[in-house]
Amino acid sequence: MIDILRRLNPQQHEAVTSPAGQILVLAGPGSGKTRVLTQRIAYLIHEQGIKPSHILAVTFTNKAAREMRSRLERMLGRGVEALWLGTFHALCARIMRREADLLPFDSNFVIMDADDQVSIVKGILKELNIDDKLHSPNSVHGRISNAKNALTGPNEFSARTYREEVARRVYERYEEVLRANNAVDFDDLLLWAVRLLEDNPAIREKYAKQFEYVLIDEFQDTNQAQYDLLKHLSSYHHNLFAVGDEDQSIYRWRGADYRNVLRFMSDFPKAEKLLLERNYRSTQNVLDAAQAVINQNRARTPKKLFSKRGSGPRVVLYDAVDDHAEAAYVVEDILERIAAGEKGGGIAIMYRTNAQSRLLEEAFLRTNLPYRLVGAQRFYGRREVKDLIAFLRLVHNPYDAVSLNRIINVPPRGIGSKTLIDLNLQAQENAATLTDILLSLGTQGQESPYWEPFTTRGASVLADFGALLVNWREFAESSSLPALFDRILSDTGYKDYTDDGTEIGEGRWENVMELRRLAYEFEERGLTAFLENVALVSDQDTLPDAPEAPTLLTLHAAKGLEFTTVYIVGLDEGLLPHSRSFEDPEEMAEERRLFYVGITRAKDNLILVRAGQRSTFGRYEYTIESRFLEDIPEDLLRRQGVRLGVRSVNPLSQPRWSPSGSVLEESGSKEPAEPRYKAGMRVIHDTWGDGMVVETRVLGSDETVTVMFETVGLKRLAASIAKLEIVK
DNA sequence: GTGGCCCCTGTTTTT
DNA sequence: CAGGGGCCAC
Repeated sequence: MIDILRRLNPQQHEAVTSPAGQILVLAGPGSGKTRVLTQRIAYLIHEQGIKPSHILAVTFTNKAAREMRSRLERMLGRGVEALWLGTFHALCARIMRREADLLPFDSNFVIMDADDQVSIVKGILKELNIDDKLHSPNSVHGRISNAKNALTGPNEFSARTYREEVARRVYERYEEVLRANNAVDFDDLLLWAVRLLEDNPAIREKYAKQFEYVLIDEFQDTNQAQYDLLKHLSSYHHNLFAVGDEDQSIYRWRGADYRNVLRFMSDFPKAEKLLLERNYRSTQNVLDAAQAVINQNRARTPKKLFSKRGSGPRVVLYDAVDDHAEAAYVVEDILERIAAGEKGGGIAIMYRTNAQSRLLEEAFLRTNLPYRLVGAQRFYGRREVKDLIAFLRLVHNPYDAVSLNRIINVPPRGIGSKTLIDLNLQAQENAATLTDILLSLGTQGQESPYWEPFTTRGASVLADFGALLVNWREFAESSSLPALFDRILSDTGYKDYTDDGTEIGEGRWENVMELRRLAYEFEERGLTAFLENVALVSDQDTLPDAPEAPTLLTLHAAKGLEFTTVYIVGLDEGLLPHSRSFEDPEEMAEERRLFYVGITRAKDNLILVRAGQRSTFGRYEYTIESRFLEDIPEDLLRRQGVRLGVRSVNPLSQPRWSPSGSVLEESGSKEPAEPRYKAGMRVIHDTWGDGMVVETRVLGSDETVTVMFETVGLKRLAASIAKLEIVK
């Protein structure tokens, strides 16, 4: 085994070897915080003789947990299976399955994914006769989720407005539905774990006694429930080691509160605070740019990032004509880098929204350059994948009505809306669940008390499906997961259903086969583990360890990673910062942190890219340069690309794709226009309604008008295209 | 009961 | 532009 403390700088060394107690390590990007965490665990086990089973370490992603475990095993030269290491959600699920006796569900509960959660809310809105236009399922669910993360139950839910009252009523019912389905949602994993520990002192003590040392990574992104969990789990030995960086807190919308970092110090007055400022990752230019961006935020612990890697190349700022040119530029630039010997695997392209990946993917496909897209959603969100998972979930937990509803008529087996209404009616009249009726029909057929009320046809199709379910459940008792998977495929004729011979159909079937491969991986661990894994995978978890090809990922997914070359695209107002953050300074500060996280992923090269116009909803609109770019000192930058003034032609008729922006020659020759608008003027736009002119500029033969609209915020328009009516 | 067509709406981020 | 829901014809 290698020397654990080798190659640590004095600050890192101090953190790794800190004595027992509460330690807060504030670590800038690239300062080796994951390393500190890993080595501290190794130190505790090897030097302090702590049993691995007495250590609890919480990471942000499953992937981070996996990597940490294998690194530890390499360092210590032995397995550390007993070490409690994983994400909050995975650890909570583990504790809850063990202690299910004390909870209002069985130990084989299912975990509802985001889609399931919203569709449950949607169903409840319908049931309660609430207009889902006024109260969108998404926003109602968001309120419920926020409440849960703040440990607020439906009874304590404040309902001062009608909107909140609606949310409260849905919340109440939502909980009933989950219980009836023997299900929990993501937030429940945390919520019920906290309740379990709070309501059962003996259980709390059991775990708190076990965990002599508790360690947590990415502490700035913990929410109330997670914070409480940490306090409970460390309430006996009081050894809590937290590592984090306020500047990298990017999950506020999920209830995370970077002020937990401050709370830590006030809750544990004897806590020791350590700072890691030496950056081992980036060049000084990258760090200076990052620093310039983040310094605009208040309420943070000032840190001075420094690097000994030299200043490095300047940050490139590329101004593309439009979003197609943006993607084309990025891919061409990457081709050049690769031709010059750079490794594709060290390159990443980051963006604010997933939708932005599409044009980039298309550009990659055109050049035949391979790429990697990070995103679990891409696979697990597929209809065919969700279908198969629903079958498996139903076998695992037949009371999972969400899954049942999903696949009761998939592939079509004659159970249409009429039969479903009858089925629901029967369930209601007999105070039974749909599953009870199906299983009864499936085992007893015509002898079943439920046979009579249905039409003959209805009863028989339901009985057939019930019989399938019964058989699968029996089969699952004695057979392996892959066998069950194949049995379901053949019993349902799923291949014929998905694979219609078209390319798309084949793609769908390939996805099914990919899931099947995954099922094989879980042959030993079984169905429960498989489903839990499927429910808890994150986007980051899908990132290959050593990708050969450039990686496309969201800024959120980039947290904790590093690349030689980083492109951040879409540096336009409305995208980064996202328009949803315009009204709330807290949200704006978070957008800034998100940008900061992106910048600090870069080791050597940072390329910032924006597009002068961009299609949203299929329509082209002019964009305004991101406000964050103004914060980066000019002497760190190298500006490239085409500054698009304004063209007097319809942007829709422009060529879509052009190599490095040779398009723009056409302005200039026409005579300048007279300005018609001026700042302060009130105007009306066909689509966006009332607005006020903020700025106007004459460029070439046209005039660019920047207008603040009441409905959609800032827009930049070409006067010749947008019909702006002036209000006196 | 199913499948196809048309209209509408809506884009953050994800454990 | 695209995915979902509603409506209509078989």
